[in-house]
Amino acid sequence: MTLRAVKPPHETRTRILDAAEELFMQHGFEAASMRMLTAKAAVNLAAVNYHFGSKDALIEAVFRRRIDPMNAERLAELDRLEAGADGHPLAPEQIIRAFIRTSLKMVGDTRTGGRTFVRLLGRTYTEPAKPIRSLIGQLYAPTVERFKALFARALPDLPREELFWRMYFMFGTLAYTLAATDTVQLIAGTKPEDRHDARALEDRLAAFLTAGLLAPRVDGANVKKAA
Amino acid sequence: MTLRAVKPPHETRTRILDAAEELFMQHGFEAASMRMLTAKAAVNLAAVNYHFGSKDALIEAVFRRRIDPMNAERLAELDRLEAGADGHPLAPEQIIRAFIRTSLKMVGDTRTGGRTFVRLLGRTYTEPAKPIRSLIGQLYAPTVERFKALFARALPDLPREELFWRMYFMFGTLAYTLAATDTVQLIAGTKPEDRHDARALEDRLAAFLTAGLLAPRVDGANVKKAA
DNA sequence: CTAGTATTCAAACGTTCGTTTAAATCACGT
DNA sequence: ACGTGATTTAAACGAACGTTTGAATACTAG
Repeated sequence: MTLRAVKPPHETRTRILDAAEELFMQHGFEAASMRMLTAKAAVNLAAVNYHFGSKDALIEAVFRRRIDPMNAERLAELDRLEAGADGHPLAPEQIIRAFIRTSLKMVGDTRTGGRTFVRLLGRTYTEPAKPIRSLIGQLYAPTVERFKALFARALPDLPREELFWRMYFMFGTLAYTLAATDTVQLIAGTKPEDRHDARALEDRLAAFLTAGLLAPRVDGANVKKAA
Repeated sequence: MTLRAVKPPHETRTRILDAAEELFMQHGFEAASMRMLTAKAAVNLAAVNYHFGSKDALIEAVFRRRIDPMNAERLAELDRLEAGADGHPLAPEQIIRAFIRTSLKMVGDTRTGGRTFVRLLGRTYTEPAKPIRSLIGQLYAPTVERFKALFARALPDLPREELFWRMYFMFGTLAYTLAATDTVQLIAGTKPEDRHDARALEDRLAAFLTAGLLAPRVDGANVKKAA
C-alpha cells in the first residue's frame, strides 16, 4: 500500500472535490445531488461515502481544502507587512489590501478552480444551513481576530463598536463581490471585460473599502432633525 | 362568492405566504419542503398546489407580495426628494439613504414579517438557482435604472464604469447587511443590542456607503509599483 | 331550501434522494 | 505467484420529495 493506496485514491478524492466545488457553486448544496456529482467526477456513486463518509463530510472537505491555505497566505502577508513596519501601525489601506488580495487573486484562477471556490465561498456566508455557516465561521475565526487587532491598532480613535460595524460592512462587500458575478451585469447592463483583471478589481475595491472604513462618523443630530 | 371566496382563501394564501417566507429564510428554498411549510401554515398539503400551482410559483408569489410595494415606496421617496430640489441634482447621501431606508425599515418590522422577508431577500441575491435570480433582477430592474440615473446626474465627473462598480459594491454591502445578521457576531464577538435600531443602522451604513461612493479614484500607478 | 361552485382533505402517485451492501477488481508486500 | 487489504462496482434500501386525485365539506346565489 505505497502507491495505489496513496495516489490513485487521492486522485479520486481530488476529482470528487473538484466536481463538488463546481456543482455546489452552480446549484447549491442541496440541489447538487450525489448522482450528478459522481457522474461529473466520473467515479462510482458510492465513492463519496467511501472516501468522505457522507455528503455533509464532503461539503466540509471542500472548504477545508481551500480555506486553510488561504488563511496561511493572508497571515503570512500580514507578518511580512508588520516586519517591514518595525513597530509602527500599518496603514488601513495596507491591511485592507492584504485582506482582499488573497480572495481576489483566486477570482482570476480559472485553471485550478480557485475562481469557482471563491464564488462558492462568497455565497456561503449567507448560507441558511447552520452547520455550514458555523464551519465557515470556525475556519475563519483566527484570521478575523488578527485583522480585528490590526485595525484596532491602526485606528485607535475609532470606537470599538464602530470598527466592528465597518468590518462587517467590508466583509459583506467582499463576500458579495466574490459571489455575485452576475449581478454586476444587472447594474452595468454590460458584461465587464476586465472581470478577470484581479489587479484592477483590487484597486477599485480597496478604494471603496478604505474610504468606507475611514468615513467621518455620522453626527446623528444633523440628519435626525430632517426625519 | 362574496365573502368566503374572497376572504378565507386569502387567509389561507396569506398563512402559506407567511410560513413560506419564514421557512425559506431559515432553510433555503430546496430544504424547506411542502410538508414542513403546510404544517407550519396549518393548511392541507395540497393547498399550495391548489392556490399557487406549484412550489416554484409559491416562491415567486412570496417575492412579488413584498417587492412591488417596496419599489413603489422607494420611487415615491425619490419623487418627493426631486420635487423639493427643483432642478438641482440630489446629494449622493440623499440618494443612498433613499435607497437603503426602505429595506432597513423592514429590518425593524418583526410583527408583519418584514424583517424575515428582507433577510430572505438579501440572501437571495446570491441564490444559485437561475430562475429565482432572474426573477429578482426583473422585479428590481426599474428601480435600479432610476437610481443609476440619479447617481449619474449627481456625479457627472465620475466615469460611468466607475459608477457601475461602486453601485455594485453598495448593492452588495446592503444585501449582505440584510442577510447576515449572524456574521456580525463573528466579528464583534458580541450580540449587537441595537440590531433593531433601524435609524442607527441607516446612519452607519449611509456613512460607509457615501464615503465609498465618493472615494478618490485610485491612481493605479502609485500602488502598482509596489507589486 | 336547493343547486352549484370553491375549498379542504386524506391518500396515493411516481421519482429522486443519500446511504448501504456484498461481490468483483485492483495493486502491492512477501 | 499468491494472498491480503484497498478500492471500485452494480444493485438495492427506506425515506422524503412535489404533485395529483377524487371524495368530503363549506359556502354562496337563486
